[in-house]
Amino acid sequence: MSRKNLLNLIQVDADMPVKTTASDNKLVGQVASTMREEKARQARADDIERRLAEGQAVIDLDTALIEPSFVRDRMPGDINGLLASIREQGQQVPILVRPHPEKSGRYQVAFGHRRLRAIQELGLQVKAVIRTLTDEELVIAQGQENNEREDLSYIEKSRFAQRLKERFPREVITSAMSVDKAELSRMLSIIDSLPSGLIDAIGPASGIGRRSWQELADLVQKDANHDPVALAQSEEMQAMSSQDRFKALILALKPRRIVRGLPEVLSTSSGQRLGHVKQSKTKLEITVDRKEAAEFAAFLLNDVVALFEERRANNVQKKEA
DNA sequence: GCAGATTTGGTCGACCGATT
DNA sequence: AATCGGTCGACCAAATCTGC
Repeated sequence: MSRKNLLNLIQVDADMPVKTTASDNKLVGQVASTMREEKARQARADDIERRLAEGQAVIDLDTALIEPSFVRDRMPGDINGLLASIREQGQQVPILVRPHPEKSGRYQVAFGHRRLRAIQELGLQVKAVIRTLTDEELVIAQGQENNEREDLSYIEKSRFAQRLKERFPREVITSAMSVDKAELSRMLSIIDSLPSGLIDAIGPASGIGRRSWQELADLVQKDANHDPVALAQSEEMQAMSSQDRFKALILALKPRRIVRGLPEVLSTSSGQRLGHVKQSKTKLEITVDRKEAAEFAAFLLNDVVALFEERRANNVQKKEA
């Protein structure tokens, strides 16, 4: 985009004679107001051009002029921390934008989407660096920022890779994301084998890596008895953190198997973890996690003897009958 | 059939939380 | 503090796929 086209200005001759009816007065007022606005915009545009020419990298931009990157990377998340930080200390790090390739006078974010969102909410002007970038350079900048921050979860990175795949060859994606071709292949395969709605329902699941997502993908493909999307969307699971929801889902989909001597996770049908069961030839050990099920632990402790006696009494009655 | 691209299976060291 | 087990990302190599 030519910076000459930064703003499309309406040329109005201020000396043009005008009639002075009431409605026309209103119109004149509107035109004058528009002219003032346009002059102000022209002044801002000139200022931007001047500062760019002077090599001043960081400028203040109206957030309304900025659009997100054409490739989304992050799932919607909490920006309260960022909001508080910007409110207290101002915007410390500028965002990177490029002139919008199709819309004159507008910009597109290469990185800094969360900062932009926070600043929009605060109603402030955003500090930005403007660079002319090709599509490839934009996604590489976006990918490099994500890697530096290291706070995109595995599944967010995988989805970012999948979105890049729609437009770019693999070498661009591996370069943008700093992953090797094997890793990229696995990321794409995992995204392809999981229903999109399931990933949305689980959320970013930070701390959950490739092996765990691969395990989930395998379970989802093998399991015809459960609806994993409905499970993940259940009220009980939605009350959990994204990471816990992921773990609960794995537990719910895993086939139950009682193997002697090996601990078995004790969980509810929806996947809530209660504790462990351990069996051997001579004994059965049930461990209840008090953090997860304090009331159930207290119930067991109080009533297990009564349960045993009740059971024994029932068996005696059956034998006598 | 061949070469290059992609997928898959496996290993490695680093890291983290739980346990001793 | 030391140890252990589980999980992570990164990497390598072999198998498989794809286009010519």
